Amino acid sequence: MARKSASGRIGIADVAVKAGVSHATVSRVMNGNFTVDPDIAARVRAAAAELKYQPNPVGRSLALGKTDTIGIVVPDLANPTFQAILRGLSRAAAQDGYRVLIADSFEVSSEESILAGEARRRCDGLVLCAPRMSDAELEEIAPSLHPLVLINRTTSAPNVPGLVVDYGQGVQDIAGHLVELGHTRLAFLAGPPRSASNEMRLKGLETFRAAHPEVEVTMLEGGSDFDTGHEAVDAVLQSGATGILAFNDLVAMGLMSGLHERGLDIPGDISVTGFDDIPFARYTTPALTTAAVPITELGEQAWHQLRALIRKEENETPGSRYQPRLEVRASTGPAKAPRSTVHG
Amino acid sequence: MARKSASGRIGIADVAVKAGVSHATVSRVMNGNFTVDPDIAARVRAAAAELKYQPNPVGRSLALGKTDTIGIVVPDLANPTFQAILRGLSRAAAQDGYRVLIADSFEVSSEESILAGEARRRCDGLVLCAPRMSDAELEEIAPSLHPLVLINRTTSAPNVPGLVVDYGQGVQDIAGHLVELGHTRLAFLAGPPRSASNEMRLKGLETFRAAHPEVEVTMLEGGSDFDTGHEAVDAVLQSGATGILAFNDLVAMGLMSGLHERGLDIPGDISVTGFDDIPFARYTTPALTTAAVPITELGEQAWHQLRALIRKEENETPGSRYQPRLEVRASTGPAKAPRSTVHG
DNA sequence: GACACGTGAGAAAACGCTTTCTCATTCTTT
DNA sequence: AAAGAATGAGAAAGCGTTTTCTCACGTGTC
Repeated sequence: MARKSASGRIGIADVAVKAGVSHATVSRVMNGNFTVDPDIAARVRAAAAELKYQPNPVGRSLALGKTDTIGIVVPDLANPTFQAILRGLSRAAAQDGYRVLIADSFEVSSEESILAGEARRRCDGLVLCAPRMSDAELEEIAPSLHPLVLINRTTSAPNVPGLVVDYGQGVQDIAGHLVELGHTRLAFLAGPPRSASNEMRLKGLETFRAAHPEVEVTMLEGGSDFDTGHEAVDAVLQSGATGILAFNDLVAMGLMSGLHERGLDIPGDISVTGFDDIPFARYTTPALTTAAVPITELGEQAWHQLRALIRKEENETPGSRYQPRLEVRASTGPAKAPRSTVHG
Repeated sequence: MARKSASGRIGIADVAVKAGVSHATVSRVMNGNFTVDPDIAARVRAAAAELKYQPNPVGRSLALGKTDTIGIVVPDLANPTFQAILRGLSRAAAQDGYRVLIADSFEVSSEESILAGEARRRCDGLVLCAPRMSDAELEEIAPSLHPLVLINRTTSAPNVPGLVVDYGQGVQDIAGHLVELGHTRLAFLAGPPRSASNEMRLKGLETFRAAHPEVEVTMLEGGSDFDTGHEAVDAVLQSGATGILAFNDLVAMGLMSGLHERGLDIPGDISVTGFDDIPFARYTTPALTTAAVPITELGEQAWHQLRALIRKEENETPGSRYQPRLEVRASTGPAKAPRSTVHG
């Protein structure tokens, strides 16, 4: 009879009893070890099937020293970028039989390293998206998190590949596109101050400024979401710029929404660009000119790098750099005759 | 000296040696058991801190019979609805110290029950979003998945709460709104054929039809994403309807995009409605009239229900029903003089 | 027909932790 | 001052697997 073990769940012991063999033999059969007599193996399999036995993964994990699970730490699960990374990661990992444990830090970066540590201990490896964590802290915790893959960051700790999007090049491409359209007054609606990707954008803009001294580039404070863009309308108009580089698509959409409310025409009066090319970018009105980042692929690659690390293929952990692709849509157009600043 | 255990990681044994006590005592201290002499406890804590000891969660899980992790099965991580559920679930669970393991079934419903079983075995409970799974299959696997919470479904298996959005009422509200605006010819752009939530919508429309025999309601085949909506333009126009109920916001956005391309004015020529009120719905042009579903809250409630089950508070597992709230925006307007069908 | 050898399965250890059981010590109590 | 109660820590038994170790049995060889 299906004798339940104490826990109430069917365990390897129950199968062993039913098949009249030892635990060890059941384990061997379940793991495809061929040093078992075919007759006995069949008996074991029959018993397992009849009892609907399913090995307990926790026991397995303890014995094998691996969990077949990886973790991902994201600062905000509501952000389409991290959703896309998660999606790519999850899909790729699933193909190799791995699952994904998520840890949302909700932007509280003080908790990030603790969270990362906890997640890591439950998993075989970790993907870390922590754009606001200081370099020092990152470098300090990185070794204890190995195998570890970084998104949009790098660190000097050894064997920690970083998958980074070349945001610097991306903003230069966008700025160049606006200049080609005749814009000479641009404004950058910046992202969160400490964000690593924001700093890359700023560096890119510096390079751009150096190459185009004739173009005026105003820096405006911002953030990373809809509301940020929406609230920035006044600042944008006051800047007198005719070409606006928003930190990302979300901000751009918020900004466009605000500009529409003011009765302005895009791109007639003002051109707006985003960054990321989230799925909705092509469906805004007007469709948003942006820099497309192969973000789902990034998640996929994160898994491949992590897998190499888990398998101890330590030969190469190069990290990689992704080039955004300029996606020209309807939100950018020729500059009108230069507008003057709203006041002064 | 920090004697490494065989595995290379610092274990309870290392701390025990360093503090000159037994494993048991270290465990007691780490778990806040107060039957330990304060001096010894301090010594243990010091040793643990110096060694940076962190208990291995797998060992802990095995001993305690719980993982402090819950699983969620979703059919498609790219769908904003499931992203929102995941977000609400993750946040609520995190507040109680639980983590979330995700299992994306990628719409292959044949794998869903296996996936669910695997996820469940690694976790203390499961949230299942499986809109296309047959009732029979669901009922069969439900007991083995307990503690289990269902999203947008119910089952007759005992103690399986289902959190369901009243899509039927929602479409009736939307249809009613369109009729008030003077529309007499409506079309429903349906969702995936076997989807549970689609069926709820269809039922709601039946009720509506019965109450409004004067209104013509055309049923059109569809799906659940952008492209579905975009591709449905011809069918929609051929139907001659002036008020379109799209399966959800995504479909509505795709449809609006397609209608714009045809040069039609929304809502001047045709009114379009969505469902769900995803974050982007208010930023489309025109802003989308839709039925708002408190979907993040649904994820949150899923955790609360699951938590009650995990804690064996089996007193009540009621499930709950959520009423969508009609959100009238700019994509719906008064019906023009009845249009005739494009052909015939 | 004995001896080495290979094969296959059980016993037991290991994984890292929690917790019960047990016992030595100290504190009460009369 | 002696007996009983209370306290605190170590030994050991789990939790459910995998895997090494060990040994019995059957086969092949000379």
